[in-house]
Amino acid sequence: MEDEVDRLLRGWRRVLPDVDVSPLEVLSRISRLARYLDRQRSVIFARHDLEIWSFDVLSALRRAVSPTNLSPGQLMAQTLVTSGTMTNRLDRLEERGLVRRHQDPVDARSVRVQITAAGRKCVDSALADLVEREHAILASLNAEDRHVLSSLLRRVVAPFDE
Amino acid sequence: MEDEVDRLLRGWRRVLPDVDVSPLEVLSRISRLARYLDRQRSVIFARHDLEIWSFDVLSALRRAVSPTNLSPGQLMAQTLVTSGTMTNRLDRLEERGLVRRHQDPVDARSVRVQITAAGRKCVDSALADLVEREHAILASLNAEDRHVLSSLLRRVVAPFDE
DNA sequence: CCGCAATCTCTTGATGTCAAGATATAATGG
DNA sequence: CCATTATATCTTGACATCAAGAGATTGCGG
Repeated sequence: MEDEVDRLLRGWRRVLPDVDVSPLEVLSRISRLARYLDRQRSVIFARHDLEIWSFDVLSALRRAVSPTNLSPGQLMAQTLVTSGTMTNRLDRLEERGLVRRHQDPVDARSVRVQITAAGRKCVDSALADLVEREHAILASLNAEDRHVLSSLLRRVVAPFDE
Repeated sequence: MEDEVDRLLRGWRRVLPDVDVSPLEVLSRISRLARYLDRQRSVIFARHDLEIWSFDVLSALRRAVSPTNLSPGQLMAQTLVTSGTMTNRLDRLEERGLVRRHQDPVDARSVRVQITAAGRKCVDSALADLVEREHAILASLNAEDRHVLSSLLRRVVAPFDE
């Protein structure tokens, strides 16, 4: 079976035969697959009135150990966005009543973001829908394939996660 | 070794133990890695005065069989963007003298986009730099690991590529 | 040969994101 | 105790992207 990346590599090897493009064998597939996954997620989340970015924020809050223990800065670190972006996201989520901002009791510079009951309900149903769809995407791989795949990916990702 | 996705899954399993989040084991790593790769590419391409999107367009043209045989529509299909985006991209690349637009000789609705000598030089040096960096990113995997990884990825991606 | 749907590119308006800077508070060192 | 540096969030301006639609051309069916 041949995919777009096979065609892409054949193209490069024809016009630039001296360049070793083999890393693209792995990394172009990663990028392309991520793009397709984003599209799938957009469709799934739209059914719950969420965007990818709102799910990202709500799910980080949902997983937090303490229900009111995440600051905008911690959310920035987890979601890999800048401060301006996070301010904008929290403004919109707060307007919709999915999160609330409180003053931090010990540091007046900081803020505590809390997910509301409505936010929990929203993100929980979206997650259930998401994993069901993603399970289907991996249907062609058996349990061992999936384990091998995730282990190899972990080794590549880990250095970036520090 | 533990990465961010391991922590993420532990979080979900604590707050929602009834949901089978195992697909995220693979697919969250894909998405996170793609994000890191985009950042790496931004840095690499900046050294050649390119953005990720300009590299995408120029490399599609560079790999094209005939040097003047790609239309904006074909570029849209290869780069997965909309028509408005491609118009904008081609405008900017044309301003910088990296591509040229010609009328299609047989279809007056259509346009032929041609990469210039400057565009070729630019994209060729950026590619060499890119694959060198990406080779380093995969350094922890031996040849067989990389082959296993790319084969598994191909099986997951292929359905999306049709 | 003609009308109408399909195709191709470009335009428009809205949006999410980032980089850089502003503002306010905390912590550190003399 | 004060000055300096670091931290945390928000503001601003610019930009790439998309969705929807406009304008022009092609080609198919009658």
